[in-house]
Amino acid sequence: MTNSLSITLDRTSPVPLYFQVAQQIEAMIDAGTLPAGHRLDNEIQLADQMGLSRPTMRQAIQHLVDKGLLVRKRGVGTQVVHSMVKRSVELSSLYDDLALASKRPTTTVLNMARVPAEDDVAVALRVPPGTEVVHLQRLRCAQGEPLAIMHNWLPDGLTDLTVERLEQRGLYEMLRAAAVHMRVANQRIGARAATLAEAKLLHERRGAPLLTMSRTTYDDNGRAVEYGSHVYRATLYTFEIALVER
Amino acid sequence: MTNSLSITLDRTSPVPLYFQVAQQIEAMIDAGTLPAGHRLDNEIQLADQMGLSRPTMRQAIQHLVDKGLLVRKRGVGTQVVHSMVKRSVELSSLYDDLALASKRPTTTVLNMARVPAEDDVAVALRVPPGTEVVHLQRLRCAQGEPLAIMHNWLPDGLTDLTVERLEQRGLYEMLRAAAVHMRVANQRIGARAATLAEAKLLHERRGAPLLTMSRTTYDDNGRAVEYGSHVYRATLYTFEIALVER
DNA sequence: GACATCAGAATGTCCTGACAAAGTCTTGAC
DNA sequence: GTCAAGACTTTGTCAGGACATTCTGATGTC
Repeated sequence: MTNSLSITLDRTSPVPLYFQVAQQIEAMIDAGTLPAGHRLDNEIQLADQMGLSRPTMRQAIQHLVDKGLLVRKRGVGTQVVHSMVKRSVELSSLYDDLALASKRPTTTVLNMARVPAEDDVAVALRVPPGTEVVHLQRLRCAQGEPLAIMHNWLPDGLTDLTVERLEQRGLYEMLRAAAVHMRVANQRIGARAATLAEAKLLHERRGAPLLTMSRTTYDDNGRAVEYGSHVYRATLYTFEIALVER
Repeated sequence: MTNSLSITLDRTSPVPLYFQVAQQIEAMIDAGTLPAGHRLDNEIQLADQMGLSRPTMRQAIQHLVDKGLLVRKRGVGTQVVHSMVKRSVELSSLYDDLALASKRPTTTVLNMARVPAEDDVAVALRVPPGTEVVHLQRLRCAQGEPLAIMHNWLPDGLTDLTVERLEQRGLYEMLRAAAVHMRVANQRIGARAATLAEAKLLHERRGAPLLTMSRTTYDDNGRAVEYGSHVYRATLYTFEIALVER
């Protein structure tokens, strides 16, 4: 039961020790080496086994608790969560998600232009109405089938967008490459019926149910760096969210 | 700029010190005493001001960073997040959410029975197919308008459900009162068209877009304690989610 | 046999101390 | 005037220790 974890630490690495530990434990959970319900040794023993202090070991465990992979109970111990919880929705883009799931995502840029901000966009980006912003409209496909229509608005001058790179990399990767540090986002998920134009693009019938998601993303200065308003084919896409009570 | 926070600590209280600090800072942010963008003193000064150690002060700040209220940058400092981010989706029920928003929620129990678990329910609750489980069907209204049809399945013997209390309190409050410690949940949000029966109950037309949410909730032993499959009127309900990059 | 009490085990909280890394700003050289 | 190097500030990481709180299980009593 109290399996001594085989974890190797590299103290010369710039990667924090607690993170090295967390990553390797996560890998073992994914691989099934640590099955659901498995009880870990107590923090002090674990720390001793790896030659770490208890706070560092705690930090590693806490990281995985926050991720929803482990559960701690005072007086009892730490257990691997008994569920195949999907990774929680993270600050990632649809492109990243699809690429990870190896769904062969492709993107077509339908529109890219500088436009004056409409009221809703201006509110979301916290700029005066009418300010010039960059507007993007893209069609995202997975495995050849159209999946989503994506509208994005960005403050002007944030980064140089090119059609080629957008189609090859996705918006979020471009922003990250431009040293934009996205920190918090506010998502709203809803549903509505497809308009005729949307239906044509998505190979659906008019009135077909679509999943809608609008999101405003802020960087670490609190500046809004992106506002997106997307629709997804409900038959092909769902959002998965893991919730952890702390 | 570097405003000395007026925070009172009660060291005799069972409430952890870091939590007392976090709560009071949060209250000041909500009240506007700490406006968006305000820079806090550095951790060491704050800790000194309150007579705390730096780790405790850090824990308080970290708590608020996780909640998306503060942002830290190494070499720079800690700032109040510059956005009116809604509180993130938490392990709460629709009833709680509505009650909080004072939307006068009402519930009608349409069905309550012990039934053998169908395959999908059995998988979600991790019981053998055919096991007796409690099934609930409820209609949730807000301000007199029908809002959602909710199907729930619970393992048998978890708690004594009564129609009256379900209609007055909501399922989650009953579970909490029965000492069920809900810890993690797995949500899936999608959309589909309303069936005829659903349309009638919800005062919508057949084929109208509905928001769907299915959720499995686990307690701190990893046992599945509830599986729910709900549909919401897309015109009346959306999910709000706040994401914080750590 | 059922229930209360107590010891043990594990995490939760809090402390002090130290060094590393990253960002900002000033200083200085060219 | 511009750019780079270095000082300074601030958070990030890590160590080791102490006591509190909570849960489990065993012990003992009625």
